[in-house]
Amino acid sequence: MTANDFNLSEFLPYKLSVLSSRITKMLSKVYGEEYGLSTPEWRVLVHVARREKMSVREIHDSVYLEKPSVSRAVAKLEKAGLLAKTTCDKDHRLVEIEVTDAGLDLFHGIVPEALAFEAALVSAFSDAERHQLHNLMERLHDVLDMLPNATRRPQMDSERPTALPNDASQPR
Amino acid sequence: MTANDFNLSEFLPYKLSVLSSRITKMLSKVYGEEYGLSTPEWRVLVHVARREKMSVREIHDSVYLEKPSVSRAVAKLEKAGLLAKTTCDKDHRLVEIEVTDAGLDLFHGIVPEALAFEAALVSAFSDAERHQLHNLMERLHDVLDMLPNATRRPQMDSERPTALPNDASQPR
DNA sequence: TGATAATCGTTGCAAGTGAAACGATTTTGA
DNA sequence: TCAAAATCGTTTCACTTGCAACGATTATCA
Repeated sequence: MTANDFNLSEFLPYKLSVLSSRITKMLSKVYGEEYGLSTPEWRVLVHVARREKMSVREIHDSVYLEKPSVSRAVAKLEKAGLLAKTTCDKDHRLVEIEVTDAGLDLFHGIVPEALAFEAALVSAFSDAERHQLHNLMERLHDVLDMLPNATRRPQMDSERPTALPNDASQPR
Repeated sequence: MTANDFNLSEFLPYKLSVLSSRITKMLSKVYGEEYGLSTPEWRVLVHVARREKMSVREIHDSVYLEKPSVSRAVAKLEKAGLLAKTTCDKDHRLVEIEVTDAGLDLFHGIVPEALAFEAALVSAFSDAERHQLHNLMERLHDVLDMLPNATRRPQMDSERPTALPNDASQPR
């Protein structure tokens, strides 16, 4: 019976989970030990840092984080002086979140380290292999999208208008 | 400045994490909603099901789970009648964990569904692409192993002697 | 216009997780 | 032989997470 041959360590969902966990754990040493950020905080900060003012929901839509996680991450980042929060004038339900100078400084310190880690990961890959990896991952997402009860997928970055790096005072 | 170009949605650790989370969430509907298992319980059950008696530490070494998670998963699975726990005669510190008939029944029901899900995931891949995916993942693990402060990697299945399938009364 | 529905961000709460500590047992080594 | 160290599985505790509910605000449309 085929069921008896089931081997967890060769099971793709498990393998992906283990690999992802190991990578996340290693990366978290960069933003965690050195900068005191949690994973949600890291994601929110780097996402907001290169954007215009954003609402919690917009971050929630763009980054793979639950709304409460975004809310709490933003609160902590604000307390740390890395983000600034204001209630929107046009719609008082919304908050406008933007990076501060201190947040941008931290961003500029942390991002090269994160990119170096990513570069180290794929250092042994050829360009073709890197492309292949991204292609295969993309196609796995496509399958998930087709499945019934498909779990939510964060918006692609290109689906939102890319804003200028934060210092510009933008007309509306 | 390169740091300003940082794009979270193209950052490999993030992409892997999102993909892995989506897949795990979909898979958990199989063993969760239908069979009432948590992820640690699912992993422990299917790992033990095709093995001889194992200790908590052996499961911890083989599966990517912390020792407390294994302990708690085993406790719940025992309470559910899916695993049996005995203190080892030779060494009273150890417990011998093995699957019960009920656990094996559940195993035989759940594994085909899990395999079907995995098959659906890679259904659009050629054999070469499947091999390529596993190869790329394996090489990412290799990089992680070389890194300083490398996080623990679970033992390969082949590094432990494969035990007989517990239910010998099932030819075919 | 006004009642209802929808949306926003936050909070409460239950469940899960990881690191450390613990008692029990075995191994080590003087 | 026996005290110290190591190992085992469990438990404790602080922390995180996801879901639902909430108050506040805005949108809908009869």
